[in-house]
Amino acid sequence: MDEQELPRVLQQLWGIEGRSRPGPKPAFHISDIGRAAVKLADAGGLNAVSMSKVAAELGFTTMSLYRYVGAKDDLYVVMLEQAFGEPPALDPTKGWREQITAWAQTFRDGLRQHPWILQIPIQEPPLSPHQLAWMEAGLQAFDSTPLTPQDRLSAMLLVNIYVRGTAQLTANMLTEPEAVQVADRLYTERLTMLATPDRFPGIAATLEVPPDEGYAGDFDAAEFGFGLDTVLDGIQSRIDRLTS
Amino acid sequence: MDEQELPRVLQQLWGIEGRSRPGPKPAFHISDIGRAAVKLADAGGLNAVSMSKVAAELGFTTMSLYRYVGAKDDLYVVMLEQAFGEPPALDPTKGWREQITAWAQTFRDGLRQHPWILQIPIQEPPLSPHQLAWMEAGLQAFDSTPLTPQDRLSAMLLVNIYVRGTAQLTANMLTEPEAVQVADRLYTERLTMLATPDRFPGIAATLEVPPDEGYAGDFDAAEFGFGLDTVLDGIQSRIDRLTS
DNA sequence: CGCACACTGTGTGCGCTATACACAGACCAT
DNA sequence: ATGGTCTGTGTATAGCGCACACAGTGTGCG
Repeated sequence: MDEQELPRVLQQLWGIEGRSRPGPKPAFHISDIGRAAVKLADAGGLNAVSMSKVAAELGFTTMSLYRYVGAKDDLYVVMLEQAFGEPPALDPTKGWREQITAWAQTFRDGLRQHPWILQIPIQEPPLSPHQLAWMEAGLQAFDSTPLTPQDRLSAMLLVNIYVRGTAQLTANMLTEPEAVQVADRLYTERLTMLATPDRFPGIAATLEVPPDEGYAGDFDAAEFGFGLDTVLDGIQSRIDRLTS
Repeated sequence: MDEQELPRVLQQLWGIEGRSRPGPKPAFHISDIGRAAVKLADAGGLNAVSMSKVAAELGFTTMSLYRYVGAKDDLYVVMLEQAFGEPPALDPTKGWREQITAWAQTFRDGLRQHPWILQIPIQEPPLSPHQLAWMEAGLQAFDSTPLTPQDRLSAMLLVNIYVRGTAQLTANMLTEPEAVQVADRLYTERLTMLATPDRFPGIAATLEVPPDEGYAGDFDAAEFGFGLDTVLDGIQSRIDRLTS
């Protein structure tokens, strides 16, 4: 009930401003910090983001940031809020499957654009505006289904987890496709060397099938859709069990 | 082909020892470092693990560790190897579903015992012995299915991702169950406050159903199994499509 | 209207981190 | 025996998050 309980960062993100108070006006908004931090992270990964670098980007001193965020973790919250942006607008006339697929695709695109998101240690469940908006959008994809609210939550989380998980497999934070190819070939070579058929027959079988394309390492769009379909098939069968 | 290409840490983990050389004998093995680091991480989370603390735990100086691991990332590799241990022995006479469920359960137990695993930034695909053994065990669960090796890999990865993802939701690295309960109640309160039914009807619906049990926050065993079944249903339907 | 005080951004400094580098001693192949 | 190489150590550096004290700013209240 008590709104004061909300951490200050969340208050600011939700626009619950304490009205005019004595003292100098803040020189910028918390979202400016987020923008600068995201810019740095996009360019150089998450460890290119430090309080001093973000401050320098804004033209301020390091310590001034602490007037806006209580700690580094708060900065991460703001960065996530900034990076995610608004969720896609889903077409409620389409089927649930098409809607959640679009949602998942957009989510995936976001993670590819900001791979550092996956490096952020998750400390708390999401409470910021855009994060909740994404949750809401994902839940609404199931509006036309007979699933209970809890089932919808589980289904949405399942898709969420899938997207994050596959992105994590692919995100070596190597943005140049050449580097990815080299890393993949190197990995296949080493795996071939170590996973001998006698001790690791299953892995070896995976390796030997297409001798030249090999383990396609990079989890490309087709593979992503294929796995997603498997997940959605599972949700479908749960729906089927309800309607029968 | 060239075994020398393997990073030194992996060479040591695989027991590919360089034969006897001049100079003093190493005082300990790389696995001792792993053991000490895991002990620290279990006690105080991943940021309780630093080179100096691990060294102190072993009774050596900080810099001595760098004779064994090239950098901090190598330490993570050793820690993972140590923490995972041998995969469970699966009963090949059971069905694939039962086998992969047991695999997933053991994996989940491991993550609950070592929550810091989820905080380790994944830089490279797995190549260490235990990691490959876990992969192999997961693949072999599908031995009795008509799935292709690539499909088995996808299915195993899917289950792997699911376990990791759900563990991440639950792992606030709060080990005391009381703290988890408090955090959950606080989260539900805040969510109720912020996710108003007009703007977030889907989320609100999730919250209002069991007014006293609420969003059960903690992803308990039953919920885990329920979601896992959904994933397995998806795999099952892929199998069905092959056999029809 | 003016003053008090809360709030702003700044500067200094501490303890910690990873790790580069030089060095003294230990040991094995020769 | 001895040369060369590996061991663990000591010292040093650049960077990090953040605590704290401070000077100035501007608003609400008297």
